Amino acid sequence: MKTLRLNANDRAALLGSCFFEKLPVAASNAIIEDVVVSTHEEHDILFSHGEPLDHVFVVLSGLVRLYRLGKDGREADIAVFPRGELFGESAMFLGNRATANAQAIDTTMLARIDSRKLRKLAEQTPEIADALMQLLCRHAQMAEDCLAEDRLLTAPQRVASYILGNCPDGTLSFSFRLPFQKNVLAGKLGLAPEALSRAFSALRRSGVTVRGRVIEIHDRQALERF
Amino acid sequence: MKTLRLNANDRAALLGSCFFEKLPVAASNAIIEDVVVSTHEEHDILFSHGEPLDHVFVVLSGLVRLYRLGKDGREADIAVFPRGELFGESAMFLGNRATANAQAIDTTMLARIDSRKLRKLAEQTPEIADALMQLLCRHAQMAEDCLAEDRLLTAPQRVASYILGNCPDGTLSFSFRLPFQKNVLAGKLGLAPEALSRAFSALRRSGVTVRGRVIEIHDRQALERF
DNA sequence: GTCATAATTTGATCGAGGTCAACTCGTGAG
DNA sequence: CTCACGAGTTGACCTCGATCAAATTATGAC
Repeated sequence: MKTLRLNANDRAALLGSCFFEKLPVAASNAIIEDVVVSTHEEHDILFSHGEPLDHVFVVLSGLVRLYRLGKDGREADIAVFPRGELFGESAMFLGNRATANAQAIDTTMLARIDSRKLRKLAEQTPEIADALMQLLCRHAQMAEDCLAEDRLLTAPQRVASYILGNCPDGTLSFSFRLPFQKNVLAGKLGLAPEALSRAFSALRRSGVTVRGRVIEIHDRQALERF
Repeated sequence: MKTLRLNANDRAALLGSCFFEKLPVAASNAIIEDVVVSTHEEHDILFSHGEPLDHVFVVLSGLVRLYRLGKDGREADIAVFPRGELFGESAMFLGNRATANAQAIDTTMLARIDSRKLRKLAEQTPEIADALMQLLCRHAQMAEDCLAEDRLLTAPQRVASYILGNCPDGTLSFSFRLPFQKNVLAGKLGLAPEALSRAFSALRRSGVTVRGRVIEIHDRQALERF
């Protein structure tokens, strides 16, 4: 891991991210003031469950996986964060200890925000507090969505749901590129890679074509009914 | 559903709850000011997914279940809230629409807090914002814990984990009473009632005795190893 | 292009847990 | 006391998805 100062490019990435975009400029600048940037290789561990943690992170580029470990060493993904996402915020409110493990899935650049400082700023600036609350809510929702999907849907249905989540509302047919390896998607959906593969081939019958990372949908309706 | 004003008794229950206990008195009073109380019978629906919702709730007595519906009508529990818990807060930050269904599991009394007002107070009072953020974090953690347990543990292991979560740290043997029907516990753990029953009988071999709602643990270690 | 390696798919097998049906038990109404 | 009902348990069966092994297809290094 190498750490650097924030350059103009990173700065733009940071300010364009979902957390910052709605904040007043002054508030953003206050937060960003002494942010540092760290770079990580694929597979690098960013932090481990239970470890002291006094930053929150924003993904400037690359991809980060949040997961828990079972007693037997098996891993369960909690979330995957693409460019622009803020993560690690729960430690800030729960004793400054990581509540999960985080790993770079790819060559990744992170902005590190001092969590004590962010918390202090949130106290002084209602807009920041509000943005944080919205973020926390979104993350809670993501986890609840996952939980409900795990419990209610079969593997092909979860994959269909994921695809539809990436498909704009109006269209009937549509195509997009997976933002990561199938490997990672499998983890995110709580499936073994083999199960994901089989799910895709089950969906082929409902008009889904998979060529490498490119997914094509020919009949949105059929997918919704699945 | 009948609605009433807050009496002295309710007031005490409310102020003793986890959300309020750390707040300064002035802040609590401001929030409570025009709270109303509603009473509900077992099985009453409190709100439904997607419905407009402009209150947050505190359980004064009874029990509330938060769940999502599958396309086929099956239900997946997200959380169960006992007396003293605040819930329904995510609607406040996500367009004032319920993000799940809520049902009384028992005869239940709720305090209803106007969410617009609470949000406004949070803007003016850092302590309230902070308490809200902690609450949101805790709820996010609960969901993530559930998700990880669902993915990493078998049914008997999840039950063991639940029991251990109700068992003080030091003790070797211990006994407690389930705060609700096994039915409800099964839902909370994402199990069919039959599976819960079988899980209990699997744990019998590790020193767990079940008589009605009373659970007895004779060997904490064995349970942890399970 | 050619090879080595990693990613993905396919096949075969197995176990966890859901579902349905039957049975037991405890509890409250009368 | 007796009955009826609902909660909980047990048995039988079956489906989904995990796992292991093997085949196949990218992908990058050279």
